[in-house]
Amino acid sequence: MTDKPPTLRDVAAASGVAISTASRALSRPGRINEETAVRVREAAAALGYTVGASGRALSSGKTGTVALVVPDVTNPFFFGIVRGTQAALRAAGYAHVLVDTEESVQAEERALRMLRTSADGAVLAAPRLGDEWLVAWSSALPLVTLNRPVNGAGVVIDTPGGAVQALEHLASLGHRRIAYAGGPRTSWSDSRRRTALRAAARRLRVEVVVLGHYAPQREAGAAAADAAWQSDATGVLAFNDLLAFGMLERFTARGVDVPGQMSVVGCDDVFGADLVRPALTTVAAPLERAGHRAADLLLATIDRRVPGPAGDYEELPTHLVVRDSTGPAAPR
Amino acid sequence: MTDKPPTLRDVAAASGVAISTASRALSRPGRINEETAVRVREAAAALGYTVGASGRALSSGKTGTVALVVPDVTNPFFFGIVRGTQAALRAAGYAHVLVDTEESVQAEERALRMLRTSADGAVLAAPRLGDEWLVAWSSALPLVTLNRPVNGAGVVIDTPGGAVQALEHLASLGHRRIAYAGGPRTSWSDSRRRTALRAAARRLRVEVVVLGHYAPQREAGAAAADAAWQSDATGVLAFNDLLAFGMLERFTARGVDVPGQMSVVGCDDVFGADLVRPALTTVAAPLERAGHRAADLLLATIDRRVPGPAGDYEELPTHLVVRDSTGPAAPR
DNA sequence: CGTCGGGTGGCAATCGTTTGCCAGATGTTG
DNA sequence: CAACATCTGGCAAACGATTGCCACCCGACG
Repeated sequence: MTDKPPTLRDVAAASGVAISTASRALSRPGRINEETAVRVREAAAALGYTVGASGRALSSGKTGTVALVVPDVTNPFFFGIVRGTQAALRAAGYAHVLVDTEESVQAEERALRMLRTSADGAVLAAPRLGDEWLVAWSSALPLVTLNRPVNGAGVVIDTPGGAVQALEHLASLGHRRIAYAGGPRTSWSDSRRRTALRAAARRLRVEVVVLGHYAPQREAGAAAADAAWQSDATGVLAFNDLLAFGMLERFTARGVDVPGQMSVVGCDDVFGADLVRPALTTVAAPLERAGHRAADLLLATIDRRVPGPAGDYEELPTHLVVRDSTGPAAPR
Repeated sequence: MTDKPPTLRDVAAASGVAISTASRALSRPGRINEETAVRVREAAAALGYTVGASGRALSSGKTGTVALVVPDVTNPFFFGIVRGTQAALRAAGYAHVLVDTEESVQAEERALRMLRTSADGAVLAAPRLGDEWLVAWSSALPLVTLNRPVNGAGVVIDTPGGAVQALEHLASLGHRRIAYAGGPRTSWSDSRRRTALRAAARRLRVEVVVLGHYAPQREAGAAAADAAWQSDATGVLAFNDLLAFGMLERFTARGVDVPGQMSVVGCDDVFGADLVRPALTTVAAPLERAGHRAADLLLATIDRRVPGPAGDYEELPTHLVVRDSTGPAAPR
């Protein structure tokens, strides 16, 4: 075990066949006489042989590797995604490389460039690259985007639907003026939610005040909370659980009672949403499933060997998890 | 961009030199006339050339890839680790493959076997494999373990030290009988903490009751909390923040006031420790730094090209973060 | 003027695997 | 028995990059 890993040549020699035969015995069931195949497989097992990825990649073009590209590994939103892709890829026997672009467009492009030669495809979670680039890249490398359809393809989590559910929830609790603390300007999902909320507001005869663009982070919560309070709303939908966490902290610091004086709804149901006090009512997003589906979709297009940016569109439903941060509207 | 990625041959042809020259121009600075090198580099840039990982790996033996092997990606403990290794590897230009063994020894071994041919080394976070196997494997593949030294090498987080700090903290608050809700039997770190706590207890003239082996998960918290309450202790150290979260929930459910009737200290300071209410006093572990150091150590041994299981031992200090879950001892 | 030596750049082997093609063996059928 | 199909297994050519070795061109030095 100390020396070099055994190669196909070693296996072939040990079982008295040619390299080509050994190769086929291991990866082309039926092509070789079963008796011979067994001999080869036994030799391989005895030697502890594993097919070398680079050799295989070089000659077959398939690397057996898929990358997950995320803008920020520390964001708990991506934990679930990682787990999902991880599970799907492992089941399919693919290796999983993780790339953190740290929100940098350049890093994203650099990653794509190197993945082109070292991976069979990539799942792009919340890519920062422009649509045109994404389209262009997808003809060089099978790509599946998450939460940002490109060319009408990709996996999308229906947060707008969830946001509407949240709005209905608040409306039914008597809230008439509800704030939406929106996300980054670049977020496709955010703009979808805005339109969905506007429409739902009309239908529910409720007023929705849309508040500026906040970073989807805890630190941005203070500003968002202040703005929400200032807006005379009795309830607020946060773009994000992280943002909601920050808002909760701020409300506590300012002595605003949640849900007594202000109801707060988050989005995603990340780790921690039921830890915070009051436990956060939030739109639960099927993160793990999203990652899993994205990887499966990618694997399918890889197998299909389609050249273009084909792929499917898949929208995953969300649902509202009611906890303790929402309650009857307070008179203001 | 639609067609095959450009190869070194294309670059060489475009700049009118031989393949070997192109190769050297790109990766062997000084070996080639600067003028020629510039020409080659320009051609490479124009073509959007990136060196193919498989070709390089095959001929040079270096894959430019390092794996992080964790037993459970969803455990927030590993988020920080992932971030650390990710950062270190990216800085060094290495690709980062993530392997989740889901607590399975077989999966861990399978991973190692395939990594042997497809990675330059691996960081093993909390490996489940036995020491002998680890030693054996480390002669086949550069390995750095995290929180479990093998052959006296590895990166270790000084949680015993932190646990003692926590004990001192509680002692100074007047606690005289303190419980330790221990972790899995297989945890090396757990047994170290037990001895450290026993010694410190003598010194501090405090009684430590060690409670069974709990799974490091939230779900195990209820049992741990009940046992702690039953033990007549006024404060409890949890193996884990996750376990502490579960205990907090249980105490709340049973109407035990924290920290009024019971002080709780966690360990690791994972995401969420300051979210939970009361905010958790906990032993902060430098997770990200640990991951970073482990990766750096690994990279160093890879470069050193040492054959054996060499490597350094590095212990990272921890510190107690005092929040709201600890307070003066209650009379019982 | 002859020789040496440093600076450049090319040839070709090599890494491990896959796979198209072919040859021999064996079996089948008219 | 001939003609043919089917199985099996080997040969050798890729795949893309690196690198040891050699050849050539120069200027420099004795």
